[in-house]
Amino acid sequence: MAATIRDVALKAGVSISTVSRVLNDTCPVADDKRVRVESAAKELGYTPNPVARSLLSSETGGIGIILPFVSGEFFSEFLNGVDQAAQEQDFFLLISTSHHSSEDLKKAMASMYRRVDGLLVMAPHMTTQAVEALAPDGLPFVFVNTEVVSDDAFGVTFDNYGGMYAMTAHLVSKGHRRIAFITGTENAYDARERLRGHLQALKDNGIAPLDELIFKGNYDQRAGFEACNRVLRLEDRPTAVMASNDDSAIGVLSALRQAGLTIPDDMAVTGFDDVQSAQFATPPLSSVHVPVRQLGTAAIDLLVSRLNDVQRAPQMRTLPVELRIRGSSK
Amino acid sequence: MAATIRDVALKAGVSISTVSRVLNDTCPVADDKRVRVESAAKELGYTPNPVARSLLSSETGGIGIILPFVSGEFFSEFLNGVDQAAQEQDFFLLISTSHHSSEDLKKAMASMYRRVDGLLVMAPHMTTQAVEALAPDGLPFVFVNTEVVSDDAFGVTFDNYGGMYAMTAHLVSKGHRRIAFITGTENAYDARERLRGHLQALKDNGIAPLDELIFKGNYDQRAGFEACNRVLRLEDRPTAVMASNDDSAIGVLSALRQAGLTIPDDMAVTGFDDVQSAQFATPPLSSVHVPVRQLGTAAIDLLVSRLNDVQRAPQMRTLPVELRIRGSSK
DNA sequence: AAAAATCCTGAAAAGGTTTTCAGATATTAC
DNA sequence: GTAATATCTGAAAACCTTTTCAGGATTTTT
Repeated sequence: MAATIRDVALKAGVSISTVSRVLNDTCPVADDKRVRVESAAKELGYTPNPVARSLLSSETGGIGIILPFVSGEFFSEFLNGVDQAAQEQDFFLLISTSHHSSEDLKKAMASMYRRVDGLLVMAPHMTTQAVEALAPDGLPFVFVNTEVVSDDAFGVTFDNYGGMYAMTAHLVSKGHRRIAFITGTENAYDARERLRGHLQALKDNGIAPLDELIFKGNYDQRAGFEACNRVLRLEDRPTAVMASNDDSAIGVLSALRQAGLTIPDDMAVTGFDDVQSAQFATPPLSSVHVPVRQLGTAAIDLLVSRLNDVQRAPQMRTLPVELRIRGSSK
Repeated sequence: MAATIRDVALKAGVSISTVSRVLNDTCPVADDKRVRVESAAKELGYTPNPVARSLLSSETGGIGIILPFVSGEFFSEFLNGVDQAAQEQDFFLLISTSHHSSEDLKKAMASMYRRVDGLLVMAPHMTTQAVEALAPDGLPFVFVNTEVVSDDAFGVTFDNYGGMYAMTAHLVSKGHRRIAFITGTENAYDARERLRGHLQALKDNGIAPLDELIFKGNYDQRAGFEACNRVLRLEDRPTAVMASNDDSAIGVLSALRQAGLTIPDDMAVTGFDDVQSAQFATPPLSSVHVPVRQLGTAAIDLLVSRLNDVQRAPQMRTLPVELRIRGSSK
């Protein structure tokens, strides 16, 4: 059995209060007792039981992360940022993924209740309000990449709309007029925003958006591949395909190459996210660079600052994105 | 403040013991009290405090996952499997990544002590014994993809050696004699095993391994790209490049294409892992399929069975891999 | 030298649950 | 009708800390 504070007290010949005081350095203690306690603790290999601690303080030192799913490079990179920031701030991380229905989400949040001090939630299929309604109360939130409807939410997101707007404008400036667009996951906030940016850019450039040029996707490579094959069956073939993320775009590249088309001459292609694969695609993929890792660190930092200061004013932060034009759309 | 068991007892007009008995269905309770307790609990929205529970039982319902780093599709997929299995078994997940030094690892394990019931450790740079030596005792382990030295370890791995052996044999059977090999992360268990499989297959086919054909990599795309450029500077150019994983192989494809070579005619290329990107590379990448998701579920299942049965005999499980030959090496 | 202040220390309560123990009530057996 | 059993219930201990409270010892002030 692991040593308890009582064992240390016994060995050092002092009361448990004194042990606690020495270990937490919370009150002055006579030097001789201090050293006796310290050596006793060391000899016994004593570590305070975090469970007992948090029963008393009702703080846990943990942060929960709730994600809709994890796939591809985007999430690895995001988790990287989250974990780094959490370690720096001395929080441990609980993680739970694959929440699509609000039932799932509710269950996940309930299972984290009192095991964490706060929650990082990515719920692209819901609004911040809807999520908060499901949560056990008193649990502070920070939202990532989630639609905000109230004005008192904490969150970090990035400029989905502006990024796709800029990329569309780029293609138009290269002379493209007939542009196919492959959407992301249906009903997802970021996917909607990206589509909205695209459509607005078309309009602002005097191009009428056409339904027949919008193709359903779901952010993965296979979906991009299949959607692109549908694009190629159009009578009047577009000169460019915009995918809603890099994974889809890689599927698009694959389909185009199989069809014997050259990129970007026969067809320009663009992605979104700028994961590492975009740079090493053939040809290198034009994409919208998203600071994914920073998205993770910023979210943790915001949550921690909220935990440390209950008065902290709500903040919605939108990280800027950046066009990275490469060979696939030159 | 959230309701406690005392509030429920008060409201139902019974003792807290009775409430506990009703909620855990642990002893017979008179029907009238039972319904009173149930409705009181419901009205107050009572949920037992898991902290208080685990202080008493010293069980947490949690599993810790310790990873060296997370990057690329491999880890997303692995986490997917882990999370799914954990949810099915009603465990929550603590995660901690980026542990390279044993100091890091020790700290991570210490911070999980008593917050989890068991640990899933992926430590390709260490042996199972070395990890166990750093751990607070009494914490059950399951190792993933880690070198085993003792015969009482629990773990799941996959056939790194055999996969690369088979892939090398495949290339030899296609007539390749001069094959460049790009290694994975230095000193990592899986990287060493893959190299070993490659070298053994060469020997078994009467080909002498050459040092000049082994190039240092680290599993990422850029490393593959750069290593491939070094390959291309060889006077006597190889006819094939084997990368230690798919990410590196994608970097290789990119470098070869930039150099104007056609694949597989000028140069065959192979990967390892068979992540989704392998299928959608151009040309589609020959790879060794690893059941990554299953790796995650198998590890959790093994750990849970160990937690449920202290007598459980140690088990090292090696999942089979499978050659997937595609256009890059035909 | 007495009073006041300072410093250190231990006992005990608190946090929320589960479980043991023993008591009370109701039921069965003779 | 009494004794023995079965059934249900509550009080209290236990899990391991931190923190409050009050007491004792020492030092400082007058």
